[in-house]
Order: sequence, then structure tokens, then C-alpha cells
Amino acid sequence: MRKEGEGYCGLCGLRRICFPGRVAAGGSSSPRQLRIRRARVARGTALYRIGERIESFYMVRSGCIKEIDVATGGPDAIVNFCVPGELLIVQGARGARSQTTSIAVEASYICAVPWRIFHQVCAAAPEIAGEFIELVTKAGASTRELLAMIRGKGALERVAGFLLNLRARLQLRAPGQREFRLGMSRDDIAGYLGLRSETVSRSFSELARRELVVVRAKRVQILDPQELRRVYTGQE
Amino acid sequence: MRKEGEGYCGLCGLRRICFPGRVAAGGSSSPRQLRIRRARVARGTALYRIGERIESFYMVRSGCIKEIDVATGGPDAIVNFCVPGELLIVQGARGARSQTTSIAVEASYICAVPWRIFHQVCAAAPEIAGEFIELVTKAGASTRELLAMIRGKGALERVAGFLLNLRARLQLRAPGQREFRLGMSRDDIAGYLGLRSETVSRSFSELARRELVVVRAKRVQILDPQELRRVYTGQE
DNA sequence: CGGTTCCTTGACACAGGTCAATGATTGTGG
DNA sequence: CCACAATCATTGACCTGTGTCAAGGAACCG
Repeated sequence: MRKEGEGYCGLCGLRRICFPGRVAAGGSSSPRQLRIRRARVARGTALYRIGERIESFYMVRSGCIKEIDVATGGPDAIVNFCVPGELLIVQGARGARSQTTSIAVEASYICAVPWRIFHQVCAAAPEIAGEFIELVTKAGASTRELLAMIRGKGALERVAGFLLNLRARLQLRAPGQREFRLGMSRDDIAGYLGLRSETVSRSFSELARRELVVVRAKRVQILDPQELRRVYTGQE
Repeated sequence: MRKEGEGYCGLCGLRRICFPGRVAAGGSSSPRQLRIRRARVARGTALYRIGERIESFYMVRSGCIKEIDVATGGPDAIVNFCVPGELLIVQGARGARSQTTSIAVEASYICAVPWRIFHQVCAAAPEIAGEFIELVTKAGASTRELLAMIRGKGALERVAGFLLNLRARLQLRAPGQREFRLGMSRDDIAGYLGLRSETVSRSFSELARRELVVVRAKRVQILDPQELRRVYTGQE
């Protein structure tokens, strides 16, 4: 992780869906006061590892970061993929030790806000704290969603759910985009969904055969979202 | 749910592992000030349903309550079994709408603390709030544990993990107890673990054949916890 | 352009879902 | 308190889906 100095949220295309960006845009506190640090994380390297003290919270600016529950689930138990505009899982409101390891699945840029600075901003603007608590409880809901996506579902349903979920999140940043890019490998997707990479591959092929999606390497296009949703819910 | 008046934590055997109980025992605030309400929940009836406003937080006093993620996972997607001494999943610090439905799997007694009262106590004793945030973040961890227990694991491993987890939690209340009771049906266990009740049954039988457990109806005895743990982790 | 990694596809075996029948346990009313 | 009914648990047979092993092909990187 290499420091890149401080940035100005006013120029950032993610401002509207980014929590630090909204803070910066929202009132008295300028981006400079927030002291957002930007950094590059090379493909395959860790932003932080399990057990490390977390002094900041992080947002993904570009690329994709995977969060791994190494302790309870082993080295390929991926709990979340974070795409641009999203916060990494928050595990406390100041320097707590991380319970996950976060690794870039492709070259990524992140923004970091030190807790110390954040608490200063909160003191000046109390409504920020409430908004932040919202975000944290939503993070808990995302784990429940993943649970629902894999428990009692077949491989095709899981992969359909994964694609729909990822598309919805990427479309927050780029609405109306027909095609999107999978930053992560088939092995990563398999680890996330509790499958094998071969099964993920076969599921992609099957969905393509049914003309619901087009998959070429890492590029994915969803042709029929409604039908894909019916596959996900098992009403095919 | 039938009101049973207010109770006195001083007489309660769960005081040491119960959060309201610790609050009551811990200092200036007496049980009476906490205004803990006790209530009976009959087998199969709901403590609250999805979408209802939650004005209190709840602890299980006896019996067992299942929490169901009806919205994302369907009617048998059980997210948690709450046993005596445990808090039901907390979904906000004051009257938020519930995202789960909570149903008693056997006749149960619960204690309820209204948020309004709790916030008054917090104002008088700030360390209580910090302890409570701990509890809430741990609740998030329990979903991650369940995820780890089912993702990429076979039926025997899941059932072994379930028994070990439940035993550990019940032993907080009754240490050294060799035998414990499963309040929930095989169908409930299956819904929790993402299996079918027949498979749960077969797994119990297989674990019994290996002389790791004794299962007779709802009574379970764990003969060899170490070996059971090795089954769970897949090192058999 | 060559080497490495990643992806796709096939063949096969086995775990677990499904359907069905029997047996045990619990609860209820006479 | 017993008997009956209803629910719940267990077991078997069968079949589908996914993991496993293996090989070939495509994409990516230096």
C-alpha cells in the first residue's frame, strides 16, 4: 500500500454514493478537513490482515477488495467483495483488531479516513454519526443476504444471485451500463458462494446457453434480468 | 404473549450470564428500575413478526426461540436459535422495524427491557452502553459463524458443528452437564443448517454409530467432544 | 512472443435431496 | 390414567447435482 497524498472529493465521480464523499459534500467540513488518504493496493496484496489494528475505515475507489474470514472459514471463505463506492466491513468505531483479511483481487485504489479525524467531524456534525450507524447495521444485513444466497440453494441459483447482486451494486456507480467486469477470479467467486470454480464455470455456461447472460472471460452482460431473478428464486 | 409482571433479577439463576441481569446487579440501578417485564411465549407462537416495531430488547429465560429471516430466505431460513441467557438479535437501538420473525420452538419464558428504560439507565451509567455495543457486534459475528458452519461443509460436519456450538452455549448456564435437550425439531435444525430433516436424522445416526454422541429423541449426550470437533473441521 | 495463470469442458463417483413406509413420542379427551 | 390421534423421527431405495480428477484452450503479463 503506497500513499498518494490527500484527495479532493469534489472531483471524485463517486461522491454521491460514497460515505466520506457525502460527509465532505454535506456541510461545513471540507474534504481537506476530513483528510482522506488515497492509496493504491496492488493485485493480490493485503490492505490489512486479521489481527491488525484498524486505525481508519476504508472505501473502495476503483477495483475490488475481497474480505476473508480466515479464522472461522479457512483461506478461501470470502465474506464480501467490495466494489467502488462501498465501505469495507466496519468492526468497531476505533482501532479494534480486524477479524478479517482484506486483499485486492485486482489493482485497486482506496480512500481511508482515520477514526481520529472522523470522531472530530462527528463532534462538529452529530447527524453524521447516526448515518454511520445505519451503514454499520446494513453491513450486518449483507452477511444475512449472503447466507440466504447460499443456504439451501443450488449452484445455478447461487451464481444467478451473485450476478444480480453485483450488477445492482455496480449500477449505483454507473447506471444503465449493460456490461460489467468481474474483477475477481472464478476461484474467488467459488469461495464466496461455497462452490468449486469448475461448478461456477459450468453455471456461467448454463446461464449463457439459456441466453440469460453473455460471459466472455471477465466481461459479463445480463440479457434477461427478470428471468435471471426467477432462476435465483428457484421459480424457473 | 402474556404479561407476568415485573421480576427481580436477584432471584434469577441466569443473572451472571444475562445482560439485563448484569446491569441490575452491577451498580446503582436496581432490577425494579430496569422494569424488566417477564412473559410466557407458547410453543409455535410469535414473540414478534417481521415488520413490527420493536420497543424492547429481549432475553430468553427458559425454552428456545428461533429467529427466521422470512424476507430473504423463506419460511424455514432460521438465522439463530436463542437459548436461556441470550439476547435476541438486536436490530437497532430503539423502535426499529424487525427484519426477522421470532417464534418459540417450545414453551418459553422471556424477559423484556423497553428501549426507553434502557436509555435512561445508560444515561446514568455510561459504561452500560459500551457493553451493549459489544453485544451487538457479537451478534453480527454469530451470523458469520453460521455462514462458516454451512459453506463448503458436508452434512455430518454441519451437524457436528451445530451440536458443539449449542453445547458450548448451554454450558454457560449449566456447566458440566453431560446431557442437554434439543428444544427444536429436526425440521428446525435442517432449516438452520440448510439441510433436510432426513439428512439431519441420518447424521445423528451416523455420529451415534461412531459413538461420538448419544441421541434419544430430544435428549443429546456428547461422548467425545474432541473427536466431534475433528469431524466438524473435516480432519476425521 | 513465450510462459504462466486462469478458464472451460468431460467423465465419473458419491453426498444429499426426494419419495415412501414404518416406528417413536407427545398431547388430548374420555 | 389410559387410549387414540397427530405429529415427529428414522430408515431405505433411488436419482440428481456437485465435487473430484484430468486434459485442453484462452487470456494475460513480462
